[in-house]
Parts: sequence; structure tokens; C-alpha cells
Amino acid sequence: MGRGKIEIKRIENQTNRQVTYSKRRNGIFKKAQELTVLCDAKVSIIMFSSTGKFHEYTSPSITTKKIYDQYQKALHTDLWSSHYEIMQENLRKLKEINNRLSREIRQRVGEDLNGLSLDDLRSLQHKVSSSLDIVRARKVKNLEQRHGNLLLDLRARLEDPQYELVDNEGDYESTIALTNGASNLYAFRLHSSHLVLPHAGGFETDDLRLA
Amino acid sequence: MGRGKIEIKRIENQTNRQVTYSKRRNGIFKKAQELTVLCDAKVSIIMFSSTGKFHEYTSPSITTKKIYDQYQKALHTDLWSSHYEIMQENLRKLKEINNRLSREIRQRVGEDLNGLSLDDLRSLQHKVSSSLDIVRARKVKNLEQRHGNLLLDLRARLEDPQYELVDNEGDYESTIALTNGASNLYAFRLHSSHLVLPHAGGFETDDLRLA
DNA sequence: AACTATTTATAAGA
DNA sequence: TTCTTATAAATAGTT
Repeated sequence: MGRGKIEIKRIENQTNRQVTYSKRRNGIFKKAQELTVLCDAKVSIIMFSSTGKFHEYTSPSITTKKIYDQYQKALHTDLWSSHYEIMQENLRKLKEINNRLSREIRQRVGEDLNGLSLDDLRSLQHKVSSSLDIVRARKVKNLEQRHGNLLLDLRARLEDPQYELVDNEGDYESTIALTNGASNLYAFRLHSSHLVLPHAGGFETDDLRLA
Repeated sequence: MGRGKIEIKRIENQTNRQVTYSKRRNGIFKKAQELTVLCDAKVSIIMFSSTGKFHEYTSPSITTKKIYDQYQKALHTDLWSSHYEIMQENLRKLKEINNRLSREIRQRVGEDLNGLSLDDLRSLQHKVSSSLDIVRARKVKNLEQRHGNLLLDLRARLEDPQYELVDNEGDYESTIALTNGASNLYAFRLHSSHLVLPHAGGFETDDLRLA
């Protein structure tokens, strides 16, 4: 309907496209308004131009939110709650992980020991002690690497009677200690990998896996 | 456009109204489709007839939900999005806290030491060492309390040459050590108290403060 | 659901 | 952008 017939395919000329968009948009909105009045209907139109400009028509006596609520009812589809539920669940899991990490670290720091039995304390001591060995060994290793100094190495060995043990059997012993000491951590990681991720393509949700 | 001109007002004859609704609905959807193609636009139309029947058009390559997301963004209209954004923000913060806790604990366990300078390692060793002292002291204290046994106490003192120091000056020394060692933790807590909580009355969001 | 006289929308041009 | 106008498209009333 115009001076000439046009083919329904993308208008390549940007200006033409904009003009046509504007004209036809008005046309559609007018028709929507007429439909609303003539037929006592409720209409919601939302559109975005190719440049991202937003326009809408909504029948008077209704809001976009109401239209969408009805839409959801009509389709028996809940567009948003699944996302909310997933986010809630992720929040819950992250908090759980956080609490465990907090407790673990507080105990390692020496806080919050009241609930622990003697055995717990003993085990905690061993864990912390193992960690200390590892850190100490690492520090020494760093020193060695940094200075390439055998004298220093020797001095470190003298300074630290446990060093010999850690250094010789360290790979095995400390791995065991570490595994035990860090077992909770591994559990946390396993947990965090269970975080439910929303489907792709919906809301942009950050990757929730812990690094 | 038809055999006669019509006034734009509600069609009282129910049958006519239905017929007109049907015809004009198709017209609008066709125009929406054309607009989509011609102008590379994104259109979402949702309508309900006076009898409650539901119909929609959505441009291919987009979903109603996406249109709705964009709609919310475009209007800065807050139907649900503020809640959503708050949850996103909280998730982000929890993840941040989690990562810090994880790093802290991993270092205390003896993992992930590669990035640390010699000074870092030294400081870490001191922290872990302090923690170890505290835990050890606590274990011994537990033993004492449990058995009320002086002999045991004595044996513990023999077993652990550092005990004397910790026991005598422990309250001050270990508090300092703890405060230093746990300073990051306090920072985390401060952080977590900054979590934004959604307004009451919306979606039920769990309390996000860390215990 | 078709038909078609008419109205309405709009493409192209100014 | 807005207006103009020839023409295409939509549709009201009819079958």
C-alpha cells in the first residue's frame, strides 16, 4: 500500500528502515488502539527498533504487569519464578559454603573452639601443625631458591628440627596431612559444583562455580 | 476500510465483535511480522479478547521473556527487577567473600602458596604458628578441665616446651596473634554486613548476613 | 470462510 | 521530520 509494492525483506538502507519503522509502528499502535475499543480487548505491544529504541502500546485500563500476569496464567508458564528459585537456591548454597569455610578458618585461627571435643582438638592441632610444616617448608624452599644458598639451607635445617622429616618424606607425608586437613574443603568444592545454573540465554547470571 | 466506514467504539453485537477481533488480530500480527522483517525490529504482542481468549505474536529470534527483560531495562521500571538485581548483587558479594575465605584457608592449609612472597610466607607461618599455639593450649586446657589432673598438666608441659609461654602470657600474646591472624576475617565480616537486603514484602529472600 | 466495495495504510517523492 | 498522493493492503458488510 503505497506508490509501489514492496517485498517483505529487510530494508538495507538505514534511513528508509528507520522511516518505515516509524510509520508502521504508528500504524500498528493505531490498529491496536482500535482493536482495544472496538472489541473490548486488552493488548500489550512492546517493540524495539534495530537501533534498540523502545516503544510500547498498552490498552488503557490495564498495565503491562497485569498483561504479563495474565499471560503467565494463560500459558501456565512462569517466566521468572524458576530463575528466582534457582538464585535462591544458589544463595542458600553459597551461604552454606561460606559458613563452613568460616567455621573451618575460625577453628584454624583458634577461635570458636568451644564446641570441640578433645579428639576434635587433637585432630585440629594435627591439621594446623601439618599446615605449619608445609608453610615452613615452603618458606625455606623459597629462601633456597631465592638465594641459591646452601649455607642458608643448612641454617634452616638447624633452626627447624622437623625440616628433615618434612623434606625427605614431605611429598608423601604432607600430602596425606593435607588431604586430611583439607578434606572439608574438597567437600565444599564438590558442593559448590552442585550449584544449579540457570539455563543459558535467559538472565545473565554469573558463573557461580568457585574458582 | 470496508464496505462502510465504522466508528471506533465498542461493537455491541457479540458475534460481530468476535469476528472483527479475529480479523483485526490477524491484521495486526501480520503487520508485526512485516515490521519485524522489514525493519529488523523485535516485537512482542500479547492480547486478550473480551472473552479472555489469549493470543500472542513474538518476533522470531526472541522470546517473550527477553522482550520483557529489555522492557524492564528500557523503562527502568521496577516490577521485579530490583529484587533480581539485589539478588545478583548479593550473589556476587557472597562469591567474593567465598573466594577470599577459600584463599585464606587454602593458604593456611598449605595449598596455593605460589603467589606469595617470602614475606607473605613468613607472615603466614607466624599466623599458622600462632593458631597452632592457641589450639594446643586449648587442648591442654581441655585435658586439664576434663581430668582435673595436675599430673597430666605437668606431662603436657613437658611434652610441649612452648606451653609455658602460651599459658603465662597467652591471654595477651595470643590475642594479639589472633587479632592479626584473623584480621582478614574481620574484614570479611564487615564486608558481608554490607550485603544489600531486599525490602520486606516482596519475594522471600533469606537473611544474607553471615552468622 | 469467501467475496468485494470501500476505507485505510503507506511507499515514494517533495 | 512532515506532507502529499498514488497505490497496495486491510477489512466491513455481505454471501
